Amino acid sequence: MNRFTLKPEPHTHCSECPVRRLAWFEPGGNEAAGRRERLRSAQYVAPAGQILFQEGDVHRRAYTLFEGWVIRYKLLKNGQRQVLSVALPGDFIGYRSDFSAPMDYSAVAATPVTLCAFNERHIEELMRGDPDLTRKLIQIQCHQAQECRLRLSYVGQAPAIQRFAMFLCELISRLAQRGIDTRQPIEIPLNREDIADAIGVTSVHLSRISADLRKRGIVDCRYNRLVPADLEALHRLAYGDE
Amino acid sequence: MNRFTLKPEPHTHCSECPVRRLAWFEPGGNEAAGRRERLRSAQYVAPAGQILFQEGDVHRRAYTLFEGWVIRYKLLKNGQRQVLSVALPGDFIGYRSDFSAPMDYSAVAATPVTLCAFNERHIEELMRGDPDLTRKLIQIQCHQAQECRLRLSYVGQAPAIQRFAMFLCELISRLAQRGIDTRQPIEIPLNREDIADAIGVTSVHLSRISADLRKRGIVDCRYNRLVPADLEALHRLAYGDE
DNA sequence: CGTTAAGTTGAAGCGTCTCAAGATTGGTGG
DNA sequence: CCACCAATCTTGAGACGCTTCAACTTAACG
Repeated sequence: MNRFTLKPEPHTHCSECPVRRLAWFEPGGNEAAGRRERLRSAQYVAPAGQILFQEGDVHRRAYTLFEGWVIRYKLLKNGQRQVLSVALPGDFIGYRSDFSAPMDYSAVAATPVTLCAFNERHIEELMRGDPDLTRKLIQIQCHQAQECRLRLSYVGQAPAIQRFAMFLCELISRLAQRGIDTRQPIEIPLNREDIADAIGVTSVHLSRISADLRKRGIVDCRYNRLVPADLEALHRLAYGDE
Repeated sequence: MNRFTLKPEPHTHCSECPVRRLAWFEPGGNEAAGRRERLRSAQYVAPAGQILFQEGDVHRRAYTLFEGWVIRYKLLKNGQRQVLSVALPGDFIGYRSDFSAPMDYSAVAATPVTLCAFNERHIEELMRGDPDLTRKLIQIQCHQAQECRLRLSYVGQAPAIQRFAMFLCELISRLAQRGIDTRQPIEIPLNREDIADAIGVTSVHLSRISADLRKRGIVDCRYNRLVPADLEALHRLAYGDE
């Protein structure tokens, strides 16, 4: 049963959207956003664990994640999962230049989520009349590609502990962008396996690494909670040239 | 000394370009290409080994690779290199939505190369007047992002031998697109270390894997030459669900 | 044909995985 | 409010894949 359903009224308004500054509709002011809202196809809600779309689907919509966390991933033939990225509010998910082609990855809600949907036709119409939106879309795509290159480089080349540190640094900086105080403990709706699949290790090994970081007084990341102790040390571990 | 120099006359014409069907200028016919050529900033040539741009550079140009092979890579602080992709003729390199931001990766010529350059201003002008080019650029970016996701997934999750098989399959299919007979031996201007850095293993270990594939009668990839023996078996090893 | 760079092979060590047992957490009902 | 349960996480021990270092081989080139 699909519990990925239309959001009950009232829908939120783009002109008052708290994450718009991070999202596709960022260009222009509240007035432009209000005008564009007409071409936002619908808002959807889904519970935690709901698969939003799957690799291989022909899924003719893209989404701005309005609220909650979404995991984007690929499954290999051997059953292994690579988490490609963790999407946070404001992120644009599922866009492709050719919506008649199947999705090349899957997405699952890590928390209950609210999504603003844009279907193929509406995206075309939005871009046709609005060079700012076209430019912003290209910018979003470039940024996502850059993040993917960064992840590829550390998953390919760094030892597991450094990968974990890089993963956490990236997450922390993206949470900070969204106004969260990253010096305080933070609820993280990702389990060991989610993070392990993102950095390309087993959850068992991640446990050991995590214990190591905790004993070194850097971060305590356990049971869906991230307690930062020494963010400078974490950053040094991730990007440092020692 | 920088030996990355303007190509001596005569320049090639976009209207007669053999790789245009794979490139940014694909949309429209020869006539459109001829018109657009005015905004191709210049053609450049560089010898094998020449660095085209480096991570951190503010490099206000993008290139269509006209001839030769280019390696795109990132260096980690610890000195390790992740090869992000191998660019072949027709591929678009170095584009960013914001040319005032530094490059997030580097590029080096693997062979002598010829590049068609587009500077920031010309790209803007090309896109302003030409929705087809804008659409094609988005398509290229989406495709590159998709390839990056695929690589991330196999570098993160597959054992070394499968990664190597996937790398070879991808390369072979892209060469086939360019009209090369991939049932015959092929010259590959990549050394052990280039391939090893692409799939995230050491060149020593890649040697062992490569020897294994050779002994199993699948491919013989040594000394810059790829001799395919059983492409079906290679494909099964890469993507098979056994 | 000799020189040099690149690739191959062997042996030993380390990092990560696997399997399995035990601990911690959050949720549920008594 | 506490006891219990299931899911998740942690920890230990042994195995395996990959790395490192070093010696040897092959290919490319003058």
